Amino acid sequence: MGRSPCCDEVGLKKGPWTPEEDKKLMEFIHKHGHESWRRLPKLAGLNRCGKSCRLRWTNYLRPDIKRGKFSQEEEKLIIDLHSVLGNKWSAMATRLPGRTDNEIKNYWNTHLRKKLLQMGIDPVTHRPRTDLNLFGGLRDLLPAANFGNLSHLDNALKLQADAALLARLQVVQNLIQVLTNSPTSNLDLMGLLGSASLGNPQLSYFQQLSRQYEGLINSSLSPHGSIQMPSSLPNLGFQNLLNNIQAYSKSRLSLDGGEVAVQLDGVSAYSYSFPTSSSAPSLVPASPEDNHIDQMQGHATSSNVSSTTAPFEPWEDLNLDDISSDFGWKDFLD
DNA sequence: AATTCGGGCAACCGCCGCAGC
DNA sequence: AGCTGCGGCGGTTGCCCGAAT
Repeated sequence: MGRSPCCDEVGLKKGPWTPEEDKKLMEFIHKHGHESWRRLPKLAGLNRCGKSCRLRWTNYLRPDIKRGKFSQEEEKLIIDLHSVLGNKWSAMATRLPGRTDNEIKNYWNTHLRKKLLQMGIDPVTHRPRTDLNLFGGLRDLLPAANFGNLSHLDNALKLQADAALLARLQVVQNLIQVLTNSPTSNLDLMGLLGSASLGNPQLSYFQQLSRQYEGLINSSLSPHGSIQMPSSLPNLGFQNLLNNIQAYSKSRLSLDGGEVAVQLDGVSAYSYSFPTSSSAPSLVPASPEDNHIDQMQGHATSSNVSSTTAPFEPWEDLNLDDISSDFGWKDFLD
């Protein structure tokens, strides 16, 4: 079945090329070109298979190959191209003069892939990671706040509070990511959003998920029960949650229209109307007299203009100092 | 100074698509 | 239509070298 591999011939050399072999190959190609890689090795006096010669030429000896580190521009271009083309290294190479597909592939696998992972971006989908392994980092982070590891109680308390806050931020971030990036996940988001209320019993899975995370955080922070947690969430964090719910619901409902209402503490905070795919969604504050809702409405209204299509960037403007919202964590989770 | 370990990268391998017969 | 030859592609391997122990 099929043909035999070109390198099946016994006695052909493999492995790294010597300077002498390089010289022979270059001289031959400069004189005669490379019409037939199959015949080239014999004609050039090389004990290699044609494939090996071609690879050596295209990946190393070609005169137009650029050497040295990838520039920031090249790096960005590779990431952009990868988000569109996927692992089409040769197609990417045509857009990067002087770079070979092999070089780009290696650079992606050894540098860029890791870089994206460290930034919390899935290198395959180029979207924020939704897998719960993100919480693995939490396990490493939180034990540092344990009393036993520190001599100064004040520092320990501060660290622990910071860790708790960080932990909450990560929980919210991941919930947002689940909401915004997993339309095919176990979460019945269509049902969730279609039911037009965040205080709806259909949120049970969401709540269950949240409790699991809270349990993880509590057990990580204190082996003897739950700790005193700050009662507020960063305002921008929650505002971003709203933005993303809005953007997500818009993307899911814009085709046939619909309405999404958001309730806080049992009080209707917002409703988003998407009558048709062509008309712009409207944002209506349900209880403008409420202070924290007023505050959030300001953010949400401004973002409403910009929240058009995915991908979302929920944390790009997160300000850790802005912890002014009196929206309760427990209320959010429960 | 010797050894181990891990990252980076060149090269290989296997498969695919296309063209010619 | 099926076979063969070939170039090309993407995944993987394994060597080399520098850092860490």
